[in-house]
Amino acid sequence: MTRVLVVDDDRALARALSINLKARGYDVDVALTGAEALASASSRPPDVVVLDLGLPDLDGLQVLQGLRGWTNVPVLVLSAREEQAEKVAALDAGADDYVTKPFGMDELLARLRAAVRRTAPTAGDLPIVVTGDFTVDLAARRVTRAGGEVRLTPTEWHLLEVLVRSPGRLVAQKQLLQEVWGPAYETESHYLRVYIAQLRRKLEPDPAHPVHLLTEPGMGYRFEP
Amino acid sequence: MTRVLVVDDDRALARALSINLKARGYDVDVALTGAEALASASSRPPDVVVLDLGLPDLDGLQVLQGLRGWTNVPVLVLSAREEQAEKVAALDAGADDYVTKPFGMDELLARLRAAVRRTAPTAGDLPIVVTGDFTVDLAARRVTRAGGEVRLTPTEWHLLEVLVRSPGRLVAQKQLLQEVWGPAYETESHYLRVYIAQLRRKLEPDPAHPVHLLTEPGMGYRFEP
DNA sequence: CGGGCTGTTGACGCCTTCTTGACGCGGGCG
DNA sequence: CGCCCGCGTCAAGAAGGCGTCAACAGCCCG
Repeated sequence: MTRVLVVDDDRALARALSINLKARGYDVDVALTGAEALASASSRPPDVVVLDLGLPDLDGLQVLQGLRGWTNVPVLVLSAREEQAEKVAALDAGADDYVTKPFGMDELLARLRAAVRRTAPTAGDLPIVVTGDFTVDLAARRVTRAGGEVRLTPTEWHLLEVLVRSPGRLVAQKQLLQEVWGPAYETESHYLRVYIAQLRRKLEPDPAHPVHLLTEPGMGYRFEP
Repeated sequence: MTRVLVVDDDRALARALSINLKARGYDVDVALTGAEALASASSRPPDVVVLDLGLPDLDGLQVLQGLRGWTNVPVLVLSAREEQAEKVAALDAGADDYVTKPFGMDELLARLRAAVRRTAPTAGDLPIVVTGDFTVDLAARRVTRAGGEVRLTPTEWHLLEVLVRSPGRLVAQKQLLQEVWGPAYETESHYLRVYIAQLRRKLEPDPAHPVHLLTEPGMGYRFEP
């Protein structure tokens, strides 16, 4: 879930924002002062910050600098002031967007989505799955075994990928066939036997007695790390 | 140098933007129509796009979608319309910022700097890639091998660049074709075979047995340092 | 105007991959 | 005890991907 840190001393506004964000499935932290904001951000790092520049203790820009010292989390600045110089200062201090009050909630949410979306590619890297006998790197599409690299055909890779994405979980034959070959092949369970056998030959230490690619007779297959 | 693509049918505004940007050291391309914009973006990929929604031929959002089909370049949208729904639509279609006309030049430039700054970490952290047989200097657009310089055609360079930017990672055929030739060439895998062969001839010690530009049959290609 | 470079397209042989069929094994069930 | 179904294995044909060579058109440059 995406975590938003709302920094605003106007309790009514903070509350309104919080309610709107939570209703849309965000996880929300609220800070009423700059100091609180910095503390909250370091103890529970947010995915995006909504920062009002008019705070009672610190200047909003100081909060921004405090954040930028250690994180690149996107910061969306709120302010009642419209002067260009103000906006330029905030943006050049590291803000990702600048919205003047009063603002429309829909627009703010859209800008927030845009800010979160931009950081998505860096945050969403795929894991590397390791077993005692081989390693699957989902992002690089590479499988290594005992130091060497294992060559997989497209179908073999696709099948392995589906299994590895649900480690320890049983994946039904229907589901495997649908995801790898398409909905029309739901019943061609023979394909599975052939390709599972090939994967075992390439990955299992003893293909006749698999320990990672297990058969659940009548149901499907399970990848065990 | 940072390249900006300005898309606006208002010649006066486009000129004003262009002058201001050039004065600040940007490299500027101007497109007066949507079609022109898409063509320019694919032939000379910009680092950031300033896109006016009111174009004579295509809807601005269509241009945005056309870009988003194959690139994540930041897009700053200009519009005379202030309605929230308009802003939300543009932002959710992939725009990174939305500025309503009339706007202050200083603010626009600050927002542009912010947009460019965000993508900086991904673009500018891999200047030189070295392998046992050749060296690729991404910043200088230069490839050297055994002391001498290797001459690459624009297409060869573009292809090599995409591969080298993901060292060790498999890059799918679709992705290569989209990034080098454009979204319309998704299926022309023959191009890949021809150009990969040319790169191997110029860069690999033994083109028949490549060690750096590897084929993953049915899936794509992989650059191995 | 001519020549070279670049990108595009076609033909062809080789090889991998996919698909399909046949067969043996083993466990559950009548 | 025998039968049947699901599973694993092997093998062979078909299809399509890949690498290579070569020809052609457009373009810039001299």
